[in-house]
Amino acid sequence: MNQKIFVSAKEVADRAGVSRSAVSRTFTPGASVSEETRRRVMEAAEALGYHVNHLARGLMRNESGLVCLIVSEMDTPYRASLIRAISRQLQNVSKIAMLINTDRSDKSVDDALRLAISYRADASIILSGMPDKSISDLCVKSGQRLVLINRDEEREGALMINLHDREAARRAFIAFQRAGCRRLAFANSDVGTPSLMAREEGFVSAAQAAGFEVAVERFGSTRYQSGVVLAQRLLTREVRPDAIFCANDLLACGVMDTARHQFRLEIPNDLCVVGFDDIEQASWSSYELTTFAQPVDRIAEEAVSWLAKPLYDAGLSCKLSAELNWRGSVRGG
Amino acid sequence: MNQKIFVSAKEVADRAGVSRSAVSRTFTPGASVSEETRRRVMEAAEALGYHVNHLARGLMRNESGLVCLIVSEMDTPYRASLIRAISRQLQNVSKIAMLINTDRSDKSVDDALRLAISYRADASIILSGMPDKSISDLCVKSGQRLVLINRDEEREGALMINLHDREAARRAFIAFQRAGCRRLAFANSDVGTPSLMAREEGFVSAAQAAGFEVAVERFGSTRYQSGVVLAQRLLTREVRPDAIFCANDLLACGVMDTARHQFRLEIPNDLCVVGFDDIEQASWSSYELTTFAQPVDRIAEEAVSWLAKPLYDAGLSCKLSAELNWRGSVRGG
DNA sequence: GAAAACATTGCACACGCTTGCAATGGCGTG
DNA sequence: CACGCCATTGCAAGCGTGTGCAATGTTTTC
Repeated sequence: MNQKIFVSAKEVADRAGVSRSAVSRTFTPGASVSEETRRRVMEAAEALGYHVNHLARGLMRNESGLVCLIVSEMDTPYRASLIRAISRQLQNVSKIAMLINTDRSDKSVDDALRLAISYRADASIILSGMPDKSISDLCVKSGQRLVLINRDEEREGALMINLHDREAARRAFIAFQRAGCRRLAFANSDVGTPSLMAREEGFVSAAQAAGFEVAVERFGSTRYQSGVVLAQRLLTREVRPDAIFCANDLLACGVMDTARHQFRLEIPNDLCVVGFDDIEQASWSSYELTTFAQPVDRIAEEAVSWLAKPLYDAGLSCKLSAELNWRGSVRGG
Repeated sequence: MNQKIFVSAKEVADRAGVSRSAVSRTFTPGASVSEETRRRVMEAAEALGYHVNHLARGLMRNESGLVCLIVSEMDTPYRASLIRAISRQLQNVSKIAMLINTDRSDKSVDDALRLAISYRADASIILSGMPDKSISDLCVKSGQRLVLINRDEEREGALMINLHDREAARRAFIAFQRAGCRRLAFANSDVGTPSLMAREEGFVSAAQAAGFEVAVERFGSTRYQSGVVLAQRLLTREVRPDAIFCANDLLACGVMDTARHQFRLEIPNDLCVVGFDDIEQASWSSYELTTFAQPVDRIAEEAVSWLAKPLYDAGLSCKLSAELNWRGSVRGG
């Protein structure tokens, strides 16, 4: 398309009066170059504005330095902070994040993965959706790393990072119990992601084990507006809940706002709420939401450090726990 | 590092019984291939899991398809939604976003731009900070496109997308005036980004032109916590403001929460608030924030479509206006 | 002082792709 | 049948690197 004219190693070599190899070696850590040549090369490079062509280098080294981040709804607070954490970690190890937007369809995840292959990405990190087995197998077979975050379903050779969702959900129940809540509810989206379902099941089963019923409602996406609808449904039930565990914080915000402004309930007096993710808004004084913190930095660290390690025989599974952040949305913290 | 073994065009060619060129042409739109060969090539490619190597293609075509997004604090709602909009638009034209995190330092922006050059990115889009002139000149001279969003300072050959900040600020003043507010204030961060300063100056000068003084306070970043501090400072002044225009929505959220919960003020009765950006939280019922909407989709469209156009002689300047979204935080909408 | 070890350097090939060029063969026209 | 046109195809050069190998010059060792 538009002519690009970048300066190449040859030009630098000519100007510095050395061979092209010398230039290449100057920019290759650990290669053998005399102090004198290096100086002259650097000088010429500086003057000409030379930068090693990472495309060509990637071609030779068979290592592009690119890592593909596959994610939907990336403007959501939790996703955004995870993306940030990961891309930072990647930069620390001199890799760089390629961002691919998907919609919820698994087809679009497949396409994203194909793109990752085309760019010979060193790895792909999947935050949303689930690729077809055939295509993810191709990735692994080709030597591309695969990381699945909160994706539960298994993929051979991939690193799976998950949280102890059920365990957290059980603790949510305990929190409600200590607060003296008796009419429990769970607010979920209806997208049915494994981790969301695990939270639901964990909560319900913990409650049932203690002899409590749970009013479960599922609707829409995991965004604020769905929380509004969920609150309307739950709070107009014959037995009005006095405790709602929300599948994530955005839902919780919608639930809290609706409970307060539409149903005139006081939190935590009339209603206790617990969320999941610990997005920034959870700490805002309008919410003071008690919630489980996703260890985003830890997740990012775990993912990126695995990329540097030599590949073990098979895929790894990494289970992290979510810490409960006590705030004002539950009585008696 | 780890051996990657991707299948190459040669292997596909061998299997299909054609030349390497035929394979290449099959995957090059508009190239001359017979229906029969194309079929055979596609069949072989499918069977082997072949994907064109974009690194090599980029090397030949001198067009990588990569576009570098340079941004700090990308977990912030406005930034996140802008990144999403841009990366989507890019995908529409078969380009792909590389994400680079910077801190506030201009040095880190320089490094990011160097990286963009190394990867022979087709373009760089800068959302935060400002690169050194020498390095941005190198980009332009090398034929790499440069887009500056809300960056005011000029760079030759770059596309600059800005909002009519002063104009918007003037309208904020008018809104307050119509609401009968008399003690005006402006809450700003102290990072001093041109667009933020333009909002401040526009507001102050519009007010002064009508005979009003404005209490200006600057502190910290553009995040919620700074809004908290700003509210504390402004609302403890001898003349307590009855209207605060905030440089962005996050500040506004902090201001509103603090006004309500710490100072027991009612919004909009005791205090009117206007923000900027129209992040999702602005529409949440805890805030109902009247705010200027950044036309993120429009910005993304403008930026990406410019990348497709042939390069005109010089840099372009694109000024968009921010629409005022009336909600409940100002009396008498 | 001779031999051996070592550091440095250039050559040339490889990486996987695109594309200009020429060769091939099929086809319609006169 | 001769001719020219056209679609298709393969050859080979080139994109900007990294790196093994051999050659060169320098230092160390005995």
